[in-house]
Order: sequence, then C-alpha cells, then structure tokens
Amino acid sequence: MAGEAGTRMREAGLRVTRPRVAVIGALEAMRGHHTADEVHAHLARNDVALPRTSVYNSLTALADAGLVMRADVGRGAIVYEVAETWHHHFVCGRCGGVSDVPCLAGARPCLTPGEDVGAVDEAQVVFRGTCRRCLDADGGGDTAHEH
Amino acid sequence: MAGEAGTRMREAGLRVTRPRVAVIGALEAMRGHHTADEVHAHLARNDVALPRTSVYNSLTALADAGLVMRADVGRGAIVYEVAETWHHHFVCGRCGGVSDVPCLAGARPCLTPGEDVGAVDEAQVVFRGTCRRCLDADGGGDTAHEH
DNA sequence: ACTTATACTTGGACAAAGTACAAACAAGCC
DNA sequence: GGCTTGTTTGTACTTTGTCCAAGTATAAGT
Repeated sequence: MAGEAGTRMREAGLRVTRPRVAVIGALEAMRGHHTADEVHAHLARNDVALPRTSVYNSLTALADAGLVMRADVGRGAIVYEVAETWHHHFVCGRCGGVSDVPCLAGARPCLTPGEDVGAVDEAQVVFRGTCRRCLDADGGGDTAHEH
Repeated sequence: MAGEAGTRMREAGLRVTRPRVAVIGALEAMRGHHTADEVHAHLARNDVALPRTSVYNSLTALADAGLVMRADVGRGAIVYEVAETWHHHFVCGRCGGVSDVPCLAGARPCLTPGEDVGAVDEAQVVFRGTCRRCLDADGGGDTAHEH
C-alpha cells in the first residue's frame, strides 16, 4: 500500500520521503475531506510526529503531482482527499459538512466558460445549501429562501 | 446612490448604518473583485476610518442579505463585489487575477448535483487556468499540462 | 557499496485572514 | 423624546499558511 504510493510518487517525479508516505497514508486511512491540520492531528494520534510545516509541504507536493486532490470549499481551510476520480463538492452551510458530488463529465475541465478567458485547466463546482441531515434535524420548518 | 443602497438594505431587513453604507459604496466605486482588506484600504484612503472588524461585519451582513456577492476563489482571501447578476469566476494561476465568467443559466442554482444531497441554494463554479494575458506574455513556452 | 548533488525536511519565526467578546452606540419604533 | 435591540468598535486571539536557513536523506553516478 505504502509501496504502491511510493511507485506513484516516483512516477510523478517526486522523491519518496517519510513525510509524504505518512501523509498519503493518513489520507487513505481517514477517507473523506480533511484539512492539513486534521491530517497532522491524525498522524500525531498514530505516533507519527511530523512538523506542521512538513504536512503542508507534503500535501502541496502531492496535490501538485496529482496524487491527492485539493479542494477549496470556502470552509476556511483547504481540504484534501485521495484522488480517485474528478468530482465536485456540496457544502452544508449549517453543519459545515462536505460531501462529494460526482462529476457529470468525469474529465477535466468538465465545464467550459462561454467566453475565451485563456487556458482552462479545471472547473471546480461548489454546491452550497443545507444537507439532508440538517434538513431532517430541523423538521424542514424554516426553509424560507427568497432569493 | 447611497440612498438607493439604504433602501435595499432596509428591504432586506438590515439596519442602515454608516459602515454598511460606506462599504457598499466602496465596492461600487472600486468595481471588480476585492478582499475585505482592500475595501478597508480604499475607505481609509478616502478618509473613512472604519475598524477592520467593522468591514468584516458589514461585508458578511451585506453578503448574507444578498446585496453583495461573496466569492471564494481560493486566492487566500474571499473576494466581494456588488451583486448584479449571478456569474462565475476564472482565476489565473500565474498572476492571481480574477475575471468574471457569465453564468450560462443566469439563475441560482444554475447547476444541480446529479444526486440528492439536500437543499441546494447555489452552485459556484471556479475555473482555474492561465489567463490570456499571462499566456501571451509567456509566449506559451512552458505550458506543460499532463493531469 | 561508497560518494555526491540536490531535493526535501525541519523548526522557528512570521504574516495574513478572520473571529470572539464586552462595552459603547445608534437605528428604528413607540 | 425615550426605549429596545441590532451594530459598532477595539483589543486580543485563533487559525491557516508561508518563509527561511541549516540539516538530512534520496536517488543517481562511480
């Protein structure tokens, strides 16, 4: 598992180092979306004492190499996850939870701007609203939007 | 102009206060996308000394009320602009510039997730890539993408 | 296996962006 | 004019992330 990640790193032109292996391992173990700090905490819990800076460095390197997916969902911090397929995110404004939304196209960029703005590498969509759980917990009473 | 903004605030159930009028006025005067700090600096330049906190408060209140548009383009800070029509953003990874991309649908939410995730209020799309100006300035030399 | 170049790590300090809180203030209603 | 309550304001603080310089270890060369 760690060896497999190492191979992918080497293929991406990255050196296989302890922090990177640890970080990608943590993301695989945690599943879902996590901030740099959450990765750091998870590692600390598992007796892998990496400096905060190293976690940031590793995440940046791995994300740039395409081994993990970086998503800014406007929750304050950027979240990372192991990259399988390209997808989008739904953010609940009430509980802050992030869930995946499969990308209809599957490939990047999955949308194109109507105009010529330059070279588009990717289009990230962030859906905002209230998740099903918060909706249910609330009884669905005050759903009075009037944009 | 300020009166007109005041009316809209009152309609949105907000009190019309000096900081809010000043902030919305600054955004109208500046046009384009600006961070809270840029608004603060603009006001300071025009002899309107608001505390940083008040700028944040006002922007948050105005954005929540729908009078200004909040966009997280992952440039570090959130940018605000006066809300006319719903649109998306293109962020240049080289120069950090933000440009508008008209929304094909025009109404919110302009996209829907394929799945049922809850109540979706809006879908914000962030296009990332290299803007035309940077592309031209570069001669298109090192454009080596290989996702 | 030994050596070497250099990519990477590490720690500490730093900067930016935003939030929390409590007291003072003022907008809107009577 | 006076009251109620939403806002403002200033300070302090937290969170998130970057910079730097010295040390370390990876991968390649011999």
